Amino acid sequence: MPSGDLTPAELTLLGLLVEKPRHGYELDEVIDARGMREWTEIGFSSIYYLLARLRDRGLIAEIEPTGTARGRARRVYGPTAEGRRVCARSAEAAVAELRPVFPPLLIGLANQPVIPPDRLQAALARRAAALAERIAAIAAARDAQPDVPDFVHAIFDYALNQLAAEHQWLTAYRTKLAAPGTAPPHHSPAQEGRA
Amino acid sequence: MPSGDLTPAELTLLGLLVEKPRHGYELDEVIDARGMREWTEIGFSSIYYLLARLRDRGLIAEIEPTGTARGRARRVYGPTAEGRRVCARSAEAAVAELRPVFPPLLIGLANQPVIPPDRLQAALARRAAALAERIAAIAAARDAQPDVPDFVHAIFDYALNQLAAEHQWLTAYRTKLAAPGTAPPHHSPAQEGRA
DNA sequence: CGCCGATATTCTAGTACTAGAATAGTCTGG
DNA sequence: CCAGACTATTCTAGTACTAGAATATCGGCG
Repeated sequence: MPSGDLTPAELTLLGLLVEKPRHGYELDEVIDARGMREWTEIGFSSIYYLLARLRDRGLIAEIEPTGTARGRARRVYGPTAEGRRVCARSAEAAVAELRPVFPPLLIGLANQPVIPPDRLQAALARRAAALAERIAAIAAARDAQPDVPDFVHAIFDYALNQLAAEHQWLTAYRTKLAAPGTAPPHHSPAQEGRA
Repeated sequence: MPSGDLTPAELTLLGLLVEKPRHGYELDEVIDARGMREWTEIGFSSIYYLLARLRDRGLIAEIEPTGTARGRARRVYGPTAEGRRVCARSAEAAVAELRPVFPPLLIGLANQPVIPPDRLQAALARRAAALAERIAAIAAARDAQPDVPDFVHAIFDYALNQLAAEHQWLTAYRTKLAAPGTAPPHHSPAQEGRA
């Protein structure tokens, strides 16, 4: 990780702080409230860790706690001038940069021959079902977002688009596998390395 | 990582070894030769590390080096019976399991307001260009694969499908952003946390 | 022989991340 | 004024992964 660049997780938090200064716990709540767990890999346990890193890099700074805290005192962070600059630059780069696609599905597909054909069919069927379910869930979530800026819909739309495309591909592939002449090869257990 | 499950990287290597026993260096070559860097995250420096892990878990075992090696002696690994079982089970799971989609693009999109509108447009344009280029490259790679089993094409087709869908979405989104009434909000620098 | 280039593996020293437990303060009810 | 619930942060002890340098071995060539 070149030190000049932000990881996706760092950019997410920094962006949230540019929007409005917040404290760690609150970040976790916002991430949940906006359904961001769908497009973000941030777990609760990393938030403070990431915050510390951003702070050490001088991209965010602690702000004097305003008003009375309920419960333990909070550390409220806001972006520094440098933080704002880096956030804008990184967001721009994230939008432009293309990354390889490697979902586990591809790895599974690459290992088709070791899966008994009927089990492969079943697994693909389960995937299709999960996909349909998820598409419905995201579509619902998109319309249920109450107080988020409009452009957030674009994110849901993107996810929906990718999922829908996968569903199409899956359907076509399942049909192809089911076709008579096209039985895929299947490796039955053969020789093995000495234990 | 629950110890019963393989990471995508581990599954990839294990699958290659189930196909045919190989040594570390050879794995690297095969991954390259098949264009697997597109759908795999395995760097050269992790191969021996992963191999050691698989070996320690009893999924692969060293096989007596056959014939004469050129250069330093090789350690050739093949799958154990357990390894074959786990490979099949994991491949099946990988095919069925749906994972959240979170490419950096989404994070960038979530931070749209901090990007000056003209730069956002430019970044999206660069993405579109990169996408077109990549689609062409993968299409070419798919047809250029010489000695790989047929089902490998399915993998390229999947990648192509996702990329094409993204391209469509991108085009639509760019048009929408360019439309007159739809100027996105843009946060200009405001107050900042104390340095 | 002694060195080079190719092949192949191992080692060193990190970075990034994570789960979950521990801690700390503040508020409420009894 | 103390027990417990709630809010919030920090600490501990790991796992997974990576880059790149170091090492080992063989064959060939001058």
